[in-house]
Amino acid sequence: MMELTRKGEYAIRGIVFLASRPPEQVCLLSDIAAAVDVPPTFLAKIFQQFSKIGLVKSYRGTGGGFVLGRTPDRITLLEVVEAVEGPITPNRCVIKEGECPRDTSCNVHPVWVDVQQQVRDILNSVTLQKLAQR
Amino acid sequence: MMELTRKGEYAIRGIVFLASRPPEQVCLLSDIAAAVDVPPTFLAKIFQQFSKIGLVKSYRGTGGGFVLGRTPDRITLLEVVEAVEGPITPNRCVIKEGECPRDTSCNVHPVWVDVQQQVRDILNSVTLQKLAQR
DNA sequence: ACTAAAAAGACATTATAAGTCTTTTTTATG
DNA sequence: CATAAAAAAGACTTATAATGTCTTTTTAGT
Repeated sequence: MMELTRKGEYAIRGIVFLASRPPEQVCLLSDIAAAVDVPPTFLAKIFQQFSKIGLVKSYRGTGGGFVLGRTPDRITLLEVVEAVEGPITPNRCVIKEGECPRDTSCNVHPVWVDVQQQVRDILNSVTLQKLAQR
Repeated sequence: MMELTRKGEYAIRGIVFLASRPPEQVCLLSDIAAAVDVPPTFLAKIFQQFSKIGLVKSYRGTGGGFVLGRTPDRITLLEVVEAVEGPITPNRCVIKEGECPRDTSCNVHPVWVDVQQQVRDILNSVTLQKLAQR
């Protein structure tokens, strides 16, 4: 359980690759896809999501492609993962206060809150810079 | 992401309810299902899994039903969750050493190992006794 | 104008989750 | 021993989400 989807795995591979390139070099999606062994059309969707929230910058047309939206030391694994997988929610009940009817009486709830917190903390402490270094 | 399935949620509800009952009281599956608001046929499957690994003991025939397989202070949330959801694996690559080809070169791998460890630790520290108390 | 690229949207396929139904086995009891 | 009550087992269905493709549109450089 608690498994990252392939989309998430691909997303990480793709953006880590981008982070490992020289800073201002514009990369073709097709090149990234080939390098990290991901279906190009699928990776395109992923990078569109990245682009919308500024994790990457995209340039269209001839000579276009992608570069990181920020320096790799200022992008965390948490951001990358949540960008494509949505928020870390070990259980539905942690999404919003008072969501589940069992609510106050439920002793399990705080456990999920704890899990969520820990996982977020770990992923948030890892930057693309760290992941891109060899 | 990292979300418990409904099956997992049902599993917890069911066995926590059982843990909240007087120790030697045999409970009907139908009663448990009604109490925790889960489709009885679905809960039956879940309790069959519990039974196989000894988390609960089942009695068939007239007067049959379920009781906990051990005292509630010796059953952890981790066991319950893994019983129905399988092992906690934030990513495929943590399942077995040398599984993924990127392996040694992959800087992300240790992060998943860390996540797995932390989540398991949290769930393992919570007993049914704690969850069943009001 | 033409070409190269990403963006957008619709679509197709596959896998997993969620749930049901029927039959079989076990066991207590009249 | 016959019956009824219960769980076990297996086959099946349906719904939802993951995974991926294809086509068209927009944008930008030459």
